[in-house]
Amino acid sequence: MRADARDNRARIMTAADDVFGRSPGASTDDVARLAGVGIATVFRHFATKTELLEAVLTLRLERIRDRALELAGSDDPGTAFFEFFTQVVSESASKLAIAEALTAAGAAAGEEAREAGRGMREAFSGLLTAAQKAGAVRADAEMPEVYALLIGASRGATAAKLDPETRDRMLALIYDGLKPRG
Amino acid sequence: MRADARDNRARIMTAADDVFGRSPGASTDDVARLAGVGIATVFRHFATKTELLEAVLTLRLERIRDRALELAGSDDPGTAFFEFFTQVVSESASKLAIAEALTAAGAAAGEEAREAGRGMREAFSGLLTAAQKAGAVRADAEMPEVYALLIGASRGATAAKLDPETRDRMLALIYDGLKPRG
DNA sequence: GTATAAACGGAGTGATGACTTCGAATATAT
DNA sequence: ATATATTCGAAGTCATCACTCCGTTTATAC
Repeated sequence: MRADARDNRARIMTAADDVFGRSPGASTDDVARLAGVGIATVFRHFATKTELLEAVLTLRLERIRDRALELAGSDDPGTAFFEFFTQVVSESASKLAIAEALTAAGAAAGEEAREAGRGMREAFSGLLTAAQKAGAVRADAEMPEVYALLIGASRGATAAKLDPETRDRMLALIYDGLKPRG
Repeated sequence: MRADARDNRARIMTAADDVFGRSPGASTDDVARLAGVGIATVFRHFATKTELLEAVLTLRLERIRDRALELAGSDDPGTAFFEFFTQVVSESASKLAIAEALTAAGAAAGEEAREAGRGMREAFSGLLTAAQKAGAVRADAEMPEVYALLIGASRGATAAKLDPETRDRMLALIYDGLKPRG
């Protein structure tokens, strides 16, 4: 692959991440314009708009998964779990599309993105069970509902455009529900 | 207003509520077809698609507000609060779809819908303070974060397509965080 | 430096969907 | 029953967007 082609591909990905992050309904032309390339170039690298969206989504999911895996090495599983949770939520609040990305991952996404979503959930599940073994999270909370909480908190924070203080107060309420009964 | 016109208007509203509740991206033609009227009739009653969406959204918000006001009369404020919360979350799927359609249509909610939303929030706030006075909800939880939880739970349940059991388990976690510390 | 294969951009194309127009149909007043 | 004012629906218009074609440019191998 020629050097300029690789450059352009990277620029398109970055632009798409930015544009679709701001408004999911944006057009392919918008992406091309921001990337500073012609529209044909976008379609040469990504055969369809869906393919482009999937590539961006996959990248985001993998980034989140990597952070989870990184935190999994921590020697304080409780802190690791809550820190990850908080980080995902606050990132989604600033970057409007992350919540939608999470949804799309579970729902009708292509194989690549679905795989990335699976990896992310697995990493999160690992954090959860470790935190439970350490006694930081109640043992009767299971993955499906805890994951639902994560998505819900993310989407809620984004949709309601919460300021950081309110967001933290909301998270504090959620965490109190997740901690073992005193 | 002629009788057939009023009839059609009602049929269009019902059809729109149904169609947009199912898929936010639906076209005006879809609505007309389900309502059994021509497309021009839809536009005669609602000048733009946005206007139609707003009418439907407003109706839904008012219905929720009425439910809250109804429960406000209860002599068990704690139960009333949690029952309302649960009900909103389980019914949220279609309401959110409509709200999403509205934002997708470009226009943020217009004055009418915004007013309905305000009324709904006020009614919810009343339920909350009553439940707190009755000792069923911790006193240090304030409206913004509790409302954020409501939105988050709704959006999360919808986005993750939770089955009822998981949804209830998620709500149980949230409610544990909202109850006074044991 | 030149050849050539690869990549580029911008002007199309076709489909879709919001909205309009206008002649046909129908409810109500007389 | 008839007049007429109002409503109806099907066939348009126009803008937008995903995607393609093709002549031009540019990186790299020799």
